[in-house]
Amino acid sequence: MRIGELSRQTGISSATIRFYEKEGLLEPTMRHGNGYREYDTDALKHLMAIRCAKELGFSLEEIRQAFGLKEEALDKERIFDVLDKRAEDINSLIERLHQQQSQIKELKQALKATWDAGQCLQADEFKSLTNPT
Amino acid sequence: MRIGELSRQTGISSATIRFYEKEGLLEPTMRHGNGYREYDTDALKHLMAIRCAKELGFSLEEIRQAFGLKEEALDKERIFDVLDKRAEDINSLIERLHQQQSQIKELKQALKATWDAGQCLQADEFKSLTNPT
DNA sequence: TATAAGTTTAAAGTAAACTTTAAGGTCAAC
DNA sequence: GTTGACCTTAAAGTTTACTTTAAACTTATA
Repeated sequence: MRIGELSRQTGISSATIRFYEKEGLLEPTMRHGNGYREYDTDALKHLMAIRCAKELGFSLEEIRQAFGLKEEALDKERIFDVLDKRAEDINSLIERLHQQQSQIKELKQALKATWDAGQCLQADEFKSLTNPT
Repeated sequence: MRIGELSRQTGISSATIRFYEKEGLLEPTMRHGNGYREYDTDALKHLMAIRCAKELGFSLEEIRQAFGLKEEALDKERIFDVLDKRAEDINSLIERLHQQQSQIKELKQALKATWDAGQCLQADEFKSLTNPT
């Protein structure tokens, strides 16, 4: 598919997709003779993963490091390093996401307790139960 | 405590705390005669709740609406909805990341087999490696 | 053939969330 | 009484992440 179709299917503007490419986050599968970008379904999934991570508050820099593109020499020794580093990055990302899940769960419980007690929610009650100081 | 102490205890700069105040996110408990801001432990907890929400990817505008100072409806249902959606998004990203981990593992094994057979790594094999779906 | 819809690039513009700068006032200690 | 660490404000500057603009090229349809 071309950039317009990819834009339609993801809800991300063509300009933004080109911007992501400039920032090293994703590349078209190929270029047509006329210079048009061509994308396959892998690129579509990749772009959706980027959007997902972005919605969760990750910066483009963090996303680029976790699953962006990189020009690397086709060097046997370095390829395993790249793979291992990617696996490591994904692990720390997963760990951070699990922490966020716990935080959300705790926030919900704190909220529910307040609600059930028929009280007015105070902002400081949000964190006081999850992070005693 | 004054702004410097609050800054030290939260790791948020005095300039940022003043910025948050200007944006309607938090206010000092009182002002001294000399104009200095004075904060109590409630303000400290409030600021930590703001930081917590920020780490979860909420914008200052969302935070201001949820527990800012300007009197807006503190809609608990809406906060629950937002938290639930975020938890869902995090789950789908975690799932995606686990798939990437499996793929990396498979690719490593496949590549090792290729190298053990004394073959050369082809460019497209590397591309699928650096561009996981 | 020309009109429209889609694509290309580089570059300028925008909004959010700070961060820094400038010019000064406060206050305990030496 | 001056040094230095603290505080004040307004305003300008910075970074991130786009968004818009401008000028031009491609291709299908009328």
